Amino acid sequence: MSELSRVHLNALRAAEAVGRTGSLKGAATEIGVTPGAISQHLIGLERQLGHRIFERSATGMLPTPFGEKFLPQLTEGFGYLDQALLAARRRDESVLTLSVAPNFASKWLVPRLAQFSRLHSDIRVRVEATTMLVDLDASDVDLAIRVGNGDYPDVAATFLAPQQVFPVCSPDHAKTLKAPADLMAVPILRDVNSVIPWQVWLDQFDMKEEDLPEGYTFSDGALCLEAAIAGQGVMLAWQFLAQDAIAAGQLVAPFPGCQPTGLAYWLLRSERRRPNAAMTAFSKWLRDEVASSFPA
Amino acid sequence: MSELSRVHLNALRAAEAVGRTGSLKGAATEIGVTPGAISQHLIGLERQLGHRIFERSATGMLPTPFGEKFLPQLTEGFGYLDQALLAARRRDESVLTLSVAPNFASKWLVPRLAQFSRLHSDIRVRVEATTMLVDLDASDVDLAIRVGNGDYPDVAATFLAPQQVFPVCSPDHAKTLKAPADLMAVPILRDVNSVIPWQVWLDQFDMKEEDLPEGYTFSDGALCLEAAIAGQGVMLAWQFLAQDAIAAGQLVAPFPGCQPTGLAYWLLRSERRRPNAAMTAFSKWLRDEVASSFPA
DNA sequence: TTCGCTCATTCAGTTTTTCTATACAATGGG
DNA sequence: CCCATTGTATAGAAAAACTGAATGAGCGAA
Repeated sequence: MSELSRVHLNALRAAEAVGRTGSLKGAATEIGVTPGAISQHLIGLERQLGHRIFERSATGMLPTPFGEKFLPQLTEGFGYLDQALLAARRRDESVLTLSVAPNFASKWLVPRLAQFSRLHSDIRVRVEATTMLVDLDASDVDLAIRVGNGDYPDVAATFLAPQQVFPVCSPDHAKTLKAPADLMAVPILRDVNSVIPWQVWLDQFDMKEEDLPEGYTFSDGALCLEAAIAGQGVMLAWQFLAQDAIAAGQLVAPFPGCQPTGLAYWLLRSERRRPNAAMTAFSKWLRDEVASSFPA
Repeated sequence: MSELSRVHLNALRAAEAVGRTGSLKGAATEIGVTPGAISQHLIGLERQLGHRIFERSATGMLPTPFGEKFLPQLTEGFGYLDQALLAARRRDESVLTLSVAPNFASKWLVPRLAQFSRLHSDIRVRVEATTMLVDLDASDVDLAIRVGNGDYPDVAATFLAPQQVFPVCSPDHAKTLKAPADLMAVPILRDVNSVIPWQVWLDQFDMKEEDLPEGYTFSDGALCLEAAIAGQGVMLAWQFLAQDAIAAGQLVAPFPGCQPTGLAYWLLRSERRRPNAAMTAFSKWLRDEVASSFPA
């Protein structure tokens, strides 16, 4: 591709458009600049090539014999590029790509997706479970669900629900837990990677995290949850993680009330892309689902 | 070609080069910029397309599934453009294109070209006889021969000979011309388009152009020459125009001595193009030919 | 593991390119 | 003959591209 370095690509494009439309004005309109700009490109290109490409006349630009051979090749080449871009732009509207945290996906979203698919059988959903928030502009993710403080620059964020935490354990364990102070007597399940320390919940009872007993430590909230279900201790859970296990009777929340963490769940989409039908449908379904899960 | 307006062509080229070389550094080297520049192009392009094209790793850039489909099309498209430029650049080295004034061509150059062709039978010469000096960078003219003061910006100019003027007439007429004052008694042939007035030659004899007799007026020096040969008067000729007619005995210069016009003949070529073998051969032949025509 | 290496990315500042706006020149049709 | 249209020239403004240095992330060897 060495030859390409010797000319300006935009000048090639200008020449191609002039050749096809037959005039500077036509090319200028197509490319979206003034005829003067096209003229300059053309003159520069002819100088760099050492060939006249067009014969000038008052009625328009007529290709020289050299131009006759040169221009069709440009048209061919730019045609390929245009096709490539066309294909790239044509997203598959029937596929909705979601980016969510792995635990949110497995413990809350995926069990409910079947219902969404019943309502919208034409939309194929693809879930990308990743820890990091992807770049909604650069990736092909349509929507993301994330926990945060709502400060997402250049992203359209819709509030879903406040994040709240509360202890959960197996029904057996719950029998021994009448008051928060009883936590001192049971194994505590800890998630080392959690951003929410027990202290957030303990504060309301003037308790200290250091005073809590030992217990198992896991690298992941889902593992904590499994341990809690298995009756191995008490974990600090949040609503989306524990909701289904509680509904199924596998877990109970021994103490009433939830503690807000100050963070919230947000539905995110690119500010620069217009939502398509699938995105709109999912947004609506999700908000309804959240609302019925956690009535205000 | 509407899609092409939505992205930067240079970014496409950067992506193509990265896809082919597998790394920013490789692409940067090929295009001749820093890796940082390529990186920025790539990020911008991915944002504009809404697709990741490459998976980043410490070892290099690996195309995503989307990139796998996208990049080959770019390579194809740019390949066409590169081919077009390659063909454009490959001038036909066996053809030497000269741009000269029509009279210089017909009266001096063309009669001598046969000799050049005998010496260089592999070089096909094409003579473009035009009045205007063409743009040596933009046209496919290899060499030009022009009269001027040597001030040719951005052009490599080689001095050939000073331009000199002198009266010529048929041998019959010459018999009546013993001294410059005798001009007052013969018809004067004038070239209305000539840039060299009679006055230039008359000055040395303190004569005035207005005092010269009437005679025929022509729109071209070659027509004057024909009239002079036909014995219709005296014309103010210059060496390249009259040389062959004088050598053939058709014309004579009744007065000894030539008058410099202040201008000269120059061999011109583009400063930006390296001369090829044909150009070099012609330059040498031309200078020899001029030297033997007008020994210093 | 820790160091050193190679990558890619980011950022601010600068250079280069590109574009616009305007005036001008040439041409051909009404 | 005039007028509309088209290409060209130029200067200044806007946008893009590029650099160079700092940063961070992954990999392999000591």
